[in-house]
Amino acid sequence: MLESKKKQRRGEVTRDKILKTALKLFSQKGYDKVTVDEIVKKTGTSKGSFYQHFSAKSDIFLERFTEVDNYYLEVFHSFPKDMDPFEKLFIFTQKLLHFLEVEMGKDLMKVIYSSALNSKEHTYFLNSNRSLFQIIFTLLEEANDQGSIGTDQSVEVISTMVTQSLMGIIYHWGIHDTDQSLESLSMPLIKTIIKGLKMKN
Amino acid sequence: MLESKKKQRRGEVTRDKILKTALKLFSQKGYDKVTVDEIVKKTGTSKGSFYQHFSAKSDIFLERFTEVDNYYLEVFHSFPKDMDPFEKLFIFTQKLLHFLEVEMGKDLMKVIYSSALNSKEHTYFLNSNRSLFQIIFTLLEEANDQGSIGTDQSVEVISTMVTQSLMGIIYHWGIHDTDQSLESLSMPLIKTIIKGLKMKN
DNA sequence: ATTATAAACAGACTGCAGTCTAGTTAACAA
DNA sequence: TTGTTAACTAGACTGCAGTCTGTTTATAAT
Repeated sequence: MLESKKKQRRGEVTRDKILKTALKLFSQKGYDKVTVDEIVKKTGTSKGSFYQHFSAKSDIFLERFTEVDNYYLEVFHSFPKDMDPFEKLFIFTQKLLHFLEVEMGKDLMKVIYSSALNSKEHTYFLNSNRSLFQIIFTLLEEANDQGSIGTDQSVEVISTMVTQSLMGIIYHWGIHDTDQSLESLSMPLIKTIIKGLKMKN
Repeated sequence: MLESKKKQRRGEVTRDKILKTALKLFSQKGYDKVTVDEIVKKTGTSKGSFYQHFSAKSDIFLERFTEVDNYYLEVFHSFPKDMDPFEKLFIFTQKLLHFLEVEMGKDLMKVIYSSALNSKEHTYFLNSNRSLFQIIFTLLEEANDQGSIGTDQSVEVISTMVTQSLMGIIYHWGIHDTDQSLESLSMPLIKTIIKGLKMKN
């Protein structure tokens, strides 16, 4: 591919090889059946290199998770101006959950959710949540401006509610063995909340 | 203490010493600052004993978590017959969350939530969820029988929604550093869901 | 050219949860 | 009593993530 950039840090190549190899192995055998030693051996590198480029084994999943942000924004911007904000919110959550299930997969999501509980830095997941939070916030603010929200809670508080729900839906799906899609598992709750929010008094 | 029971398996004593010591250490230094080796050393026992009585380090927390079930039932049975089912549900969730925060603590809850994601056996948490689910189910069934539920979803599905929400609230609280109580963090969502459930159409 | 410096890399090493093997003790059975 | 069995205990060992201590290589500075 178009190289000859300028310096072409050789490290990027290594990093990339590790990433690709690891992801392939994870998808073949499952995250915790793969060891870092196996990854570096298959890649022809070393632990030193691995930890030069990633700060933990789970970082590789965190890396993939990066795509989520772009997807969020893409969906967010795809809505027609005049669409009902609650409909936007509903569709947004459905697409989001579909994306997480199909593109990320349960194994990855479990690792993300688990590492957020265990590490104290887990920069990425929390950041990502922050940007998710902001999109939700924006949508709800819009709904609020149109007077569609029948409660006196702040938009901030309502956004938190929606975030909590999404996390609960994903977590619940993560710990249960089920064939139902994440989307279909989420619908009742999301719909109920939206109903509850619309309701006056 | 009144011994001289009959056989008094000596193992029970060891198990108990380990449990007490471990819990004390956990509360002093935090779960992951304490090693199993430290526990057994302080207890004057051995790894062999530890794993004879517990199948993992996190089992010690799982053990404490057992109390939750009793508390669930206690609260559940404490309600006057004629109380509104939704009010029961609301109070139930609030007491439950209060209990988890105050009696169990965030450290413990994080371990529980994390180990449910990682192990494949985690018998207890899922069991406990099942009994939580059943209480919720019973309350919602009661509401449904009284015609207070304005949706055509099955009680099963609605119970799942409530469970998802509770998990989301707890998980969200687990990964965020906040001074707000779990109860107060939960209120908006729980109230909104109840509102959404009551609403006709 | 020569040296300085910092990224990239190698792999030995550490820390810790959990396993395994072998030994000990307590109960009961013959 | 002696043998049998099974719970209990000990602690050495394994597996694996993550660290540490170099060594190599590229680039920039003199």
